[in-house]
This record gives sequence, C-alpha cells and structure tokens, in this order.
Amino acid sequence: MKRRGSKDLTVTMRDVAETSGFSPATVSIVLNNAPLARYIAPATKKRIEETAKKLGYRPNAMARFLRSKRSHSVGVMFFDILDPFCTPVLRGIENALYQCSYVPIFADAHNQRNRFERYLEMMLDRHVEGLIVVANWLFVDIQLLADIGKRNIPAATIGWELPGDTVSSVIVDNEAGGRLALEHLYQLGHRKIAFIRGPKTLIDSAPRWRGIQKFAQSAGLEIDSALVAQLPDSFDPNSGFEGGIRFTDELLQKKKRFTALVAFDDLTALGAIRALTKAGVKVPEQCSVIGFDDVPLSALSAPALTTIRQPLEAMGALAVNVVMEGVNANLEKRDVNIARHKTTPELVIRDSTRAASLAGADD
Amino acid sequence: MKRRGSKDLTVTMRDVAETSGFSPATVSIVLNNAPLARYIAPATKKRIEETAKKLGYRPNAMARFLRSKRSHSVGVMFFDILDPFCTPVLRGIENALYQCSYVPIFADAHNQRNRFERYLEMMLDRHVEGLIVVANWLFVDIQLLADIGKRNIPAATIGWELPGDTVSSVIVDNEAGGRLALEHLYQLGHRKIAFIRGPKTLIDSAPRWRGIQKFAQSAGLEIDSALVAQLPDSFDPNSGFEGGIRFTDELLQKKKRFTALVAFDDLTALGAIRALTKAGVKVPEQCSVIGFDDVPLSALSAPALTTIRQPLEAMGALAVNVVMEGVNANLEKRDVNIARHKTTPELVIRDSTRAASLAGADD
DNA sequence: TACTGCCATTGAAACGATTCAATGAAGCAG
DNA sequence: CTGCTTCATTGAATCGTTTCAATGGCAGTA
Repeated sequence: MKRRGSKDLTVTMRDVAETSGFSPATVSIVLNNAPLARYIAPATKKRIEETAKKLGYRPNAMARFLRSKRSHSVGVMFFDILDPFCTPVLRGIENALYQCSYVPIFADAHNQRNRFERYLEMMLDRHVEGLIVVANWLFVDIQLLADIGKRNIPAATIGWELPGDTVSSVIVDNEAGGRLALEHLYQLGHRKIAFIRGPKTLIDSAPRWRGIQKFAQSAGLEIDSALVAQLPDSFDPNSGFEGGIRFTDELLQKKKRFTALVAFDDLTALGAIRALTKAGVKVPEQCSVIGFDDVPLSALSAPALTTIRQPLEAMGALAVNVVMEGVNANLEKRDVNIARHKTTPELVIRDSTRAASLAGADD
Repeated sequence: MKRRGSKDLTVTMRDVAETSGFSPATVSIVLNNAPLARYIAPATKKRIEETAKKLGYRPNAMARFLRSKRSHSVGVMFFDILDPFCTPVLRGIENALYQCSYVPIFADAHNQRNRFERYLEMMLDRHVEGLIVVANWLFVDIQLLADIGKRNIPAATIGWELPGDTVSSVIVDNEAGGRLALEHLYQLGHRKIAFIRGPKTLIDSAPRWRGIQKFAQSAGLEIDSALVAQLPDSFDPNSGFEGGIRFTDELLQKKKRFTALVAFDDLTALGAIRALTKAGVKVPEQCSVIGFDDVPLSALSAPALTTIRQPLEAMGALAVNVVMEGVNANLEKRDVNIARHKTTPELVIRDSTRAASLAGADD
C-alpha cells in the first residue's frame, strides 16, 4: 500500500502521474518545461497540466531543492535593522528578489560579531544561493570573505566595500556627496561653516570629508578647524543623534560664529538642529543645516531636512542584480566577475537650509 | 565509484560514517541526540562527534527538511515595511526567532493583495512551520484564514485581529491607549481639545476613539464635534503625515480655539505639529500634541513627541512565542489553541505636551 | 530487410538525511 | 543449554523531486 492515507492532503507528483496516466518523469519534465519537454506531445502536456491544476498540485520545495541543489533563496543580512538607513534598502532588496521569485532569508546581526557568524552559518546550512550584507558600520573582516569565497556563493555588500576580489559592493559616491553638500551651502552664500565629521572607523567618513575638502579648496573656502568636530565610534544607530546634539553644543560654546553646519548624516543633522533650536538659534533663519543619506524620517522632521540623498532602494535592487548575475554565472559555469558599483548621490533641498544673506543678525 | 570527486568539498553524513567506521544511521542518531542515542556507547558517540567536527561536517538542511518535514523557518509577512511601525516589530520577531534557531522568511506585501497571496503561496511551498503577519491596515479576508487553517500552520497577526478561531493575534489595548492619551492632556489642564481620528477601515481607529470618549464622559469633558477630524482611508504609510497637516490646517481655519490635539498616530501628530508651527502656533507652548505608537522617529522629532507607546518589539516576540507554541503543539499532537493577546500601552511624556495653565494667550 | 535517426516516454538512480524494524552479542534466570 | 531482556548498531525504506540513459515505435533511406 502506497498512499490512500485518507488524511494526507498533500498531493504529490506521483499522484499527478497516476491520475494523468503518465510517469513521474514525464510529469516533472512537463511541469518544469525542462529541455526534454520539446519532445513531449502537446496533448500529453495539456493533460498533465490540467490534472496538476485539478488536483491542486504544488511541488515540494524541499525535495526539489535537495535534488536540484538550488534553494531559490538569498540571505539578507543587516548589521542593525534599527538604523533607519536600512529600511529603504530592505525594501529595494525585497522587491528585486520578488521579481525573480527568490525569497529573502532575513538576518539582523545586532552589530554583534558572533551573531553575524551564527547567521552566516545558518544561511550556508540552508544553501542560500546568494548573500547580501547591508553594513554601514565597518566591522567584519576576512572571515566572511573566506567562508563565502570558498563555497563561491555570490555575495554583495551595500554601503561598504571589502578588499579583495570575491565580494561585490554597492556604495554611494561619498566624495561626490560631500562635495555636493558643501557646494550647496557655498552657493547659498555661507562662508562660516561648521562640520561634524563621521566616526573614524566608519568607511564613509573619510571620502565624504575628502569631497568637502576638495570643494573648499577649489572654491577658495577656508575650513576653520575650530569649527570641525568628529563623532566617536559607536554601534548604537542613534548615537549620531546624540552626537549631533553634543558636538553642536560644544561648537556653540566656543562662541565661534557659523551660519551653516554640515552634518555627517541625517541623524547627526537632526541632533544638531535640536541643539541649535534649544540654544535659541533658529534653523534655517540663523543657521542652515544639511545632512546626508535622506533616511525616511528626514522628510518628516521639523524643519524638513535638506540632505544628500543616497538612492537606497535602488542600491538594494542593484545588489540583488549583482548577486543574481553571479548565481546565473555559476549556473552556466561561466566565470563570476565581481562588480563594484558607486551610485550617484543627489542633493535634496528642503527647509533646513537657506541663503546666508537672509540669515538674521548672528551670534 | 561513489565519491572521490576530488573537487566536491561538501562533506556528507556518509563521509562521517565511513571515516568514523560506523553506519550513517548511527551517525544520525548521535549527531541529533535522537531517542535511540541512549543506547549508543559513549566511546562511539565521542568518536563520531570528533570525526564530524574534524571533517567539518554540516548537515544538509534540505535533506533533513525533506525527511523530517520540518523547515525550521517561519514566514514573516509585512503589509508595508516602510511603515515605521514595522521596524521595531521586525526586530522583536527576528530576535525571538533567533533564540529558537528559526529563520525568518521575509515578505512585504506592499499593501497589495495579489502580492500578499503570492508570498503566501511561496511560503506554503516552502513549508514554513509558522506564519506571522504584521498588518496595521485591514485588508485581507477569509482567504488567508482558509489557506492557513486547512494546513494547520500556526499563525499569528500583529496589530490586527481576525475573526474566527484559527489565527492568534497580538494587539495593543487601543481603548486603554485612547483613554491614556486624553487623560494626560486633561490632567495638564486642557479642556479645549481637538482630535484627528483614524481612518474608518483601520481596525485601531474605533477602539482608540472609544477610549477617548469613555474618558471624556467619566471626566465630564465635552468633545466639541467641530474639533474632530477624521483621516481618510489610504494605503500610503505616510498618508498620516499629510493628513495631519491637512486636517490641522482645516481645524485652524475654523478659528475655533483649542489648546491641545490628540492625533491618531505619531505620523499624524508630526503632521499636525508641522501645520501648527507653520501657522505660527508654538508646540507645546500654545498647543500640546500627543501621538500614538511611539515609532522610532518620535523620539527624534522636534519637539520630541509625547505619545502612547505600543511595546512593538515585545509584541513581535510575543507573536513568535505564540506561533512556536503552536508548532510544538502540532509536533506533540496536542491540540493547538489560539491566543489573543492584548498588550498594555504606556504614556511616554516628551516635549510636545505642556500644562494648559502655562499655555500662552490664545487665538 | 536492415539500419539509422527521431520522437515520446519512462525506469531507476540519485540528492542527503531520518527512522523503524531487525540483528547480533551479552548477561542472566531457570 | 534454552529462552528472555537489554544493549549497541545497522540495513534498508522513505521523503518528493530531477535527470540520465534506455526503450520501443515509427518513418525514411539504402
């Protein structure tokens, strides 16, 4: 006795085969439209497809994966999903994967190395076909590279680059962004400008600052080092906000005049605005503030934040494309060549910046 | 010829068996600590475990799932991940699943019914052991219930209740929250209070309003219907913000005096604040505003938002517990009884509310 | 008639685990 | 010495597919 276990309501491929009068092999070939399907008689195809539909047959993904060694899933690892940076990226990834009928296996490392490794293991065990790592904080070393590279699973990082040639990456052109930010303020007539630089270990910090410096130089603008602060390293995604408050306070206490402030990112900018407002400095009337990233809440803050936009959703989608390209290359035994994408940042003007000439009497 | 395919670096259970000198059966029993492991000699166990480790054996999840019919994964479906409500919930779910070594399969319906159904199908195909649906917008009907109920996959909804007795739910006590909000303003001395109610189709709207009404009645407070607005139905998660602006504008145009405003949720509150500020009404000096949810950005807004907090992260974790309870019940052939949790909201006082007596001269 | 090639279909071997019934070896009572 | 337990291990079936090589029928060519 094979089936007939009355209560078992899962209909298997064998069921379809038996009811349609063909063999499981034929059913498989037809339903997957495998190469051999060229030879199958149209009538047969039709009968099989109909019975499959009639019985409500759904292939068992696990059996299929086991045999074909394709899991149709991609690991998606975040370093800290609470960082507002991540949500649009997640959306972009999810959407792109959905287009390919791939499923995301979601993981959040909570900025903890062991958690990251544990998840990595779980994903490898599940034979994800690709891996996407969203990391704004520099953190992981060569180990990831080794694990992933060896099993040649196509991988891509977002917001972060890895040395070596085994992992693709999608990042924004931070230098261009830094330039854009300062250029905007400069064109508004600001000359006394304060800066809050990013944490040293954060990979974005240096290029953004470089962009700023380069523009300053080319415009003949002098950067007053007394007006430059730097955020400390931290894993708390809200630390930028606190830092923005703290360093703006310090800046204000120096009694050095400035009419504009470039913040490392949006959260920092929001903190800066909070501090300025509390100190009685009106934004943007008395001081312009510009952020970086354009995280979702920046449009909602008061005043709405002028910022340098990263195309976060598009970056998520791009990473998926890169990974899927790798998957297909593997499949067709082609060589996988990794990609390094640098997306273009965009100035988004809202209400936190204003022309310097209109800025009220200062101090 | 069996193995020795030189390049195949996956080590299988058979490899462990051969190298350790025992049979695959024994290896399986030892490595899973199956019931029969009681009878296995300690020396054998040790040898097997050691060779497994030495060879770097990792069980093939798919083979395991196929045979054992357990996927160790849970579907996690959001109606719109861009809603800031979702992020902390996701974190809570992820964290709780991680504790059980379960993996979340992430899906985002984008508020689209067909997308929801498609994802549901994908999850069923993958034999997720449980399902969690995070929905703030009422949307899906009996179909979900049928699909899930029939295959008796334990399911739980967050932020939303389903009729019937097949799906568990975790929601906040909206009525208590509504009461809390109004009570706070009342105790601050506010008597002329405006309200922006939630969209009709949204399940939270009615109970929150009921809580408000009940408190008003018990306190002898009169609700001026001219000061009550209602958000329209919409799927855009940011519509609350726009709505907050629009209806506050309308309220202001009526020239009816009010010293406080209860917004349906935080985004609405932020919109209201934006509109008030633009109209020259200072928050909280001239008008207090209270929100609902305590989404992450509420702490960062200017002024920081006083709100009714939903324990979002805890709710996510709770849903996981409920589902895992169901999974275990199924496993032990026990009856699965669904749960309906109602969590307690909490007043979070920040900077957007202030005592009415201190409110400046009005109009 | 025999050989070749194409068409349509299928048998059976994987894929890598889990699990149950079976086996053999001891230990012990009668 | 036989029969019964308990202990330690294993053979073989199974989960539901995919896929390769094989099969037999049929038409066309020599």
